[in-house]
Amino acid sequence: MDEMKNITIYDIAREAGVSPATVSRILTGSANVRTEKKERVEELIRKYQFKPNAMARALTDTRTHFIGMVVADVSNPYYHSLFTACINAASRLGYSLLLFNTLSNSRMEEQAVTYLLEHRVDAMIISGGRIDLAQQDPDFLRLLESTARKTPVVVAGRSPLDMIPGVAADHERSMDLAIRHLVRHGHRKIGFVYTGKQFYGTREKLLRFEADMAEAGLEIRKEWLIEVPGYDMRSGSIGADLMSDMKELPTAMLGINDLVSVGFQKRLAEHGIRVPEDISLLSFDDTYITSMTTPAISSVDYDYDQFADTLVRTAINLSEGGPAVHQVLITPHLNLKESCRRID
Amino acid sequence: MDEMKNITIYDIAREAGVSPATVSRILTGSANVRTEKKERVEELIRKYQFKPNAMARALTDTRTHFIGMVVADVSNPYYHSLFTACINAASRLGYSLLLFNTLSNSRMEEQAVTYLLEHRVDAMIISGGRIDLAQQDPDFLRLLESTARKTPVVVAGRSPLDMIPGVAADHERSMDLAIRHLVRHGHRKIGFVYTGKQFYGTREKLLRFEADMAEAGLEIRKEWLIEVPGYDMRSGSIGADLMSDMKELPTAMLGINDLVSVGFQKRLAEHGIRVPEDISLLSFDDTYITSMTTPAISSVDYDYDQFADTLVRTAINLSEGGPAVHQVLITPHLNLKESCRRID
DNA sequence: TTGAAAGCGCTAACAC
DNA sequence: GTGTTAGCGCTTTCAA
Repeated sequence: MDEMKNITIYDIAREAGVSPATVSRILTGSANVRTEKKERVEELIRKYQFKPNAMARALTDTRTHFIGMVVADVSNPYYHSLFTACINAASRLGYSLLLFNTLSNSRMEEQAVTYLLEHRVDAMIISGGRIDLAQQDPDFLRLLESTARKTPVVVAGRSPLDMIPGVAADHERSMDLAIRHLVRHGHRKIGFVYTGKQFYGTREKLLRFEADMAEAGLEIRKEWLIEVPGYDMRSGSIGADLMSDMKELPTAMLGINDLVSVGFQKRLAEHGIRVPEDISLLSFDDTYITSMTTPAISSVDYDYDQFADTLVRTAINLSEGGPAVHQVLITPHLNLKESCRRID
Repeated sequence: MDEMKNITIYDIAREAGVSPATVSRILTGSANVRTEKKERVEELIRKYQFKPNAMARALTDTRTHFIGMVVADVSNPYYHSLFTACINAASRLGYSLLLFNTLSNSRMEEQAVTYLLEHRVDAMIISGGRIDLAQQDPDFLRLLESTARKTPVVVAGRSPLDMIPGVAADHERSMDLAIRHLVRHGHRKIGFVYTGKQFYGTREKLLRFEADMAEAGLEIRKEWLIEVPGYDMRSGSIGADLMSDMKELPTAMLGINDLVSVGFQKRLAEHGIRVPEDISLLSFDDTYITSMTTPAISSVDYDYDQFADTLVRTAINLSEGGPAVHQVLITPHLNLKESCRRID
């Protein structure tokens, strides 16, 4: 398979009777070359299907056109939506993505960062994991800082450091949208199934939930504030089980993310509680899974293409020495489907 | 951010009072170095957080520890499950994955392959797109052949070329499992909503469907063989709309993949046709979305971790000059959930 | 055990 | 326009 040595610009140059530099010029288009020679060289490139060695190029260029992406859980629909959009955005801009899955494990986070540093990525994007902690981990902060000193880092979330830009979903406006919609549709008994109090996203949502409810003159019933163990479907089920014992149900529930909401709704049905007839459900993230259930789940959407585009452009700008924004917020909007109804 | 020049082994060597070669030896562990010097160097590496330039390394090593993966549609749950598992498998083996999304577009397939060739990946894995055509595209075949001559290629599917190993789901056994299960549970009226006749996976399933039905002594009703335009949810809906007009319904339907099945089931419900009470539904691929619906959809599963592991190991073996298997089949099994019932 | 030096494949500065 | 040459940052002989 590999028995024949890799062909180089020297081989091409020799056979074309020109210098390697000329071949290089043709390859990069960095200078004019006489048409006749150019054609001769291009002919040979085609003949041998010659592909210039990107590693050798990167060695002089100092730009690799790699963007590293460190993600907490690639199998989670939220991260999946985000990095899929990032791959596409990067590809449009001539970059490719090196994707790492840390499973929120600190060892793997460090390994990923080390790997990306060694590979001299032009920038890296970090999404999920310790970065999202409300109370920053000092070890992680050190890692982040020493990394950012060498390579531009962009956070998909809240930036924990002045030197690092963050591009984050606007959790407060998200909550505003959700509560406002429910209130407008007559809901006064609203609950929230949530998890991840240690993460700032949840914390912001919880605080804003309280504020929004107060502003609407609504009472928050402790019982309807359901904390579950994780961000997965199973946790949603657990939340639903808790609901089935209640004397009085809220008329609407918020779900911290789509997986939880899906699990919640599914189990609710098993308890004979119908969405939206008995209870309305509103979720956050609006990933593709919300349209798979019956009823389809209304959810607060972050335009993932725009989100990713901002992320990738910020990363590239920074790597080109561009100005550093500190924090960008992605404006959410409500994607209404079938899981909410009007209360009369 | 980048104002200070990247530190190299020369800097380390100078400051430690040793030669660059010695630093290299310590980095790679390729030869013994006196403990005292070793410690001095390691101290400096830590001090400067020195990370050796992987590009420079790759230039001599000839091994990059990159595996390229060319995927038809990263946002599709099937490919998503597969490449997620590949990322994990590769990472366990010390490799990282360069992921490309072609959207089944031939231009992008070529670009991806070119990119991976330029980056001297140790091997590449191709999944979906023209590779899956029943009637091979000669252009693509040429691309594949000239690629495989330079870099090991593994196909996640059926190998179209002797020199290329394929690791594929066993579609025939999958169909056997599905039909056998349904027949055992009393079904005699079985339909199939499918798409992608131009792909060998569908073709194999269709042929086997006929064979299995014949073997069970069952008649295939043309009306229940529903061809839809694509592999997405919308196509599933279209299939369901067709069902709603039928005088007689089958007692069980097969769905070509999970997205189609989910869309099919969802629209069926809207037509007042209940799964599994009115009709049983069995799908192929068993991705995570089958457990999100109510009822959860029974589906033929390919152990994605094993699938990916085989794929990645085959790729690595090949890149190390190991023996080339030609075609491996992944054994399916049936993951029963809630969408099938027994007919009495 | 260690250092000097060549080389990996390319680009870019400099001359012509 | 085009060739020569000197790197880019490592690894790996080859000597010592």
